[in-house]
Amino acid sequence: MAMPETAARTRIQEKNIRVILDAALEVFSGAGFRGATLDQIARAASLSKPNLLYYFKSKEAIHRALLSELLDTWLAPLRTLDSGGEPVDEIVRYVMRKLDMARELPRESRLFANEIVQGAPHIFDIIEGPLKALVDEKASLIRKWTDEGRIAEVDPYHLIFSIWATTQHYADFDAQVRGILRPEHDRHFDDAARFLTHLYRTALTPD
Amino acid sequence: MAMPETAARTRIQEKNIRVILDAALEVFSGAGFRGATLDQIARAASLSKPNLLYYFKSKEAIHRALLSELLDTWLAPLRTLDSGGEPVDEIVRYVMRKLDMARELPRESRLFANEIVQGAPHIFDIIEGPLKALVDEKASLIRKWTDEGRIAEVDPYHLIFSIWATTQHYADFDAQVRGILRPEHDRHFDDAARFLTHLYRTALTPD
DNA sequence: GGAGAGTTTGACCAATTGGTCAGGATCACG
DNA sequence: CGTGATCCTGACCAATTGGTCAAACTCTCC
Repeated sequence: MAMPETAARTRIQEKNIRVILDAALEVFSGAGFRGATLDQIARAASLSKPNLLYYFKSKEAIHRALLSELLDTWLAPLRTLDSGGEPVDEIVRYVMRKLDMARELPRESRLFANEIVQGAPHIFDIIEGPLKALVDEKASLIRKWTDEGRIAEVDPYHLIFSIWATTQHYADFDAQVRGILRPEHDRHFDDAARFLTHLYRTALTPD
Repeated sequence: MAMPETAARTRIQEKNIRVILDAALEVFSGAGFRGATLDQIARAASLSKPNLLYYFKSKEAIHRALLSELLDTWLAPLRTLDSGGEPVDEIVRYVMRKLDMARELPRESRLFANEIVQGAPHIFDIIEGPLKALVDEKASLIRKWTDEGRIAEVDPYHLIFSIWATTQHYADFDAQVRGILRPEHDRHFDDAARFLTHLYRTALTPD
């Protein structure tokens, strides 16, 4: 009845699990957990609903698998923030990487946005745990840079929040951005890159 | 059967409509349109479900009434951006007003955030219409300031987007902010104000 | 204090939703 | 090529959901 939990995966399992998670990303990111239905996911995956439930035992299980599959990808840019190199350049490079992700993985961004806006019911433990640990670590690094006078004196936590906010905005609030910047809707990522580079470079360069 | 559409409102209508919209704000902002149920709203309003539908003829009607009631409040700060006064101060003041709103009206912020993240299905016409018009107007004002050399050369649209993003972040992604800044969770708005003041003041002050 | 407007409710309904199940189809492999 | 494991489906189910309706209750105002 249910999929066997043996170690190795069949070719068919490999393919269908991938198809299901991609369909789930499409649907969950556009409607949130509660707004998404198994029928929608099944249709997007071109599978029958009972067949979905053969691979994942519940809607929650699909959601959980999706989030945990994407978490590493999503946090990778922050992990690469490194103590080597010029601090201002390092931070601006991080901003650019995050902006690239908003352009290339908007569904992933909206998946997390939906989850957090609604109180992060399924991932609050991740936020309080591994995410907080990672942010604490990088905040210390930034604090060291401010203490050494290599970047302007700013609160490292709020710096990180502002970078998340400004970059993910282009994925999460895409509908609003497009509604306002109607005509040339593809160059606007370049304009955003220029603006954010100026914003952070001038604000972080020590006097 | 349905509430009479006479011009004047009864004392009872006045009160119950207010109670319903407040309950709806609570529920919609926490769960999004699709995630919210009439039962939840009815419970939050301490009314029976059929009684809700006596005052509003559908779930959509409640949502619509709520959005249109809140729209003016929500856009008020941008409207006050004025050509009088020192440009940098004027923009920083706008940032502070938006940050105050994120602190004092987080439910309203999340209501719009939920709506936009999911593609703005109910308000896309407002975004393309009145909102775009207002933003275009204020973008012209900012452009004038950059042309006159009174603030640094930045793209006015992306400046506005970044202000929305950084300030609303504290309401919309509150769950994440709280998860990461665990201990002193009330002073963090002051820290945010200090950070954002520095960010925009240094980035906008002309060389 | 009574009549008509305005308000509230319990019972009900059809559609949707997440999930189950028995059995049939298909695949891998000796 | 057959047999056991894997894969897939139609039929079904209970719970939830948005919404209706007739009847009862309550308020207002003459």
